[in-house]
Amino acid sequence: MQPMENQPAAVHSALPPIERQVVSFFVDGVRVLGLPRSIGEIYGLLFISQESLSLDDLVERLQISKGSASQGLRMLKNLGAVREVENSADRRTYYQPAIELKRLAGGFIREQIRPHLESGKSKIAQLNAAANDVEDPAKRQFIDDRLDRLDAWMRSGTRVLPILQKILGQ
Amino acid sequence: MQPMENQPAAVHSALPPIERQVVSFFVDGVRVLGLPRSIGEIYGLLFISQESLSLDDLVERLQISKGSASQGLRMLKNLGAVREVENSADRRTYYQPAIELKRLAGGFIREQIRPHLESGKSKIAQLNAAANDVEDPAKRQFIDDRLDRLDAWMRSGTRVLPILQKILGQ
DNA sequence: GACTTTGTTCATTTTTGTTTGAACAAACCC
DNA sequence: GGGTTTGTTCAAACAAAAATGAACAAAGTC
Repeated sequence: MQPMENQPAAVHSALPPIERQVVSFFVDGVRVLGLPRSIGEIYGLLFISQESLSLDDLVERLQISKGSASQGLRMLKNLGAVREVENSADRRTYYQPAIELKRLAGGFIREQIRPHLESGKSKIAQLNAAANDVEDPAKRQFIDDRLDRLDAWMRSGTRVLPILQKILGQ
Repeated sequence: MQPMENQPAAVHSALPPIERQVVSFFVDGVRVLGLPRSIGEIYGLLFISQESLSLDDLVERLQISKGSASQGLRMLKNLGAVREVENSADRRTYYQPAIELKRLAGGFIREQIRPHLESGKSKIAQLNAAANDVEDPAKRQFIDDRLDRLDAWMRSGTRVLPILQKILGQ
């Protein structure tokens, strides 16, 4: 048997059960949205923590690297899902979660959905240009029909976003 | 110089430009939805093809494996995004794309979104049970608040789906 | 009933995306 | 100015997801 080592202050401090379950809830949630696991872990822990947490708190409690925490927090800030809190007693930055669904959905739509809709529209424009080179009139007709349909899809998508935000903002 | 080989019928037949661009459009599209690239390739080629295509057609034109084509078609069938067409002259199965946005959105919501909302609700139920073990009344209060909020999010999500489908079905 | 065609399954390989951690920068402190 | 604390960046390691293709099953053909 090995001699007992003196323990360096809770190296493995596991997250308490509630916290663990909420984190896992958000990890699953963000996967559906196509975001990395660490985003769910960080947001989840902030969501269920009464006090704001610093980057170091997140690293320690979630057992993730500083790199992940830093990148994750940046993305969450860009999404408007967390906000920074200055703490006069301490030069660390502390973070709080945005908890209004409206805000979260708005950020996601702005950062993740709108850019794709935009680039989709410009690709359709390119396609319409390329369709001019099609010789066979029947094929040309068919392609134009399909491109029109794509365009209608995009317009539906654009139309639906503000309505979505409105409904989620209640 | 090598003797000329007799060419085995278009081994590398690249997709024509329009087809290529449409496929790439859908590859990007499905990535946003968190679906595999092959799904976008297959659906994209069907979408822009005037005739129905068989599994072998897809393998040959997209240069993907039979395995990918088979699995991709299965998922697309589950999503209601393609339908099978029997061809009397031939014992292969041929496929056509569903092109109404309503149908596509409906399938995606049913297969990909609803199941997650359901499992989310059941996880919240578990969390509410676990919250009973929290001793500290202030903490208990806080956790209950947050769980209530999660529940409200889920209800908003459930509420928004039929409205989404309605708007996209126009 | 042997042979061919069509399509599926699933263990392995490949690709893609995420996390890590060491190096660095910035700001503060004494 | 040297030392410390806080946070960022990015190349490399790693993990997760997707694609491949060989083996197989089912059904048809002669």
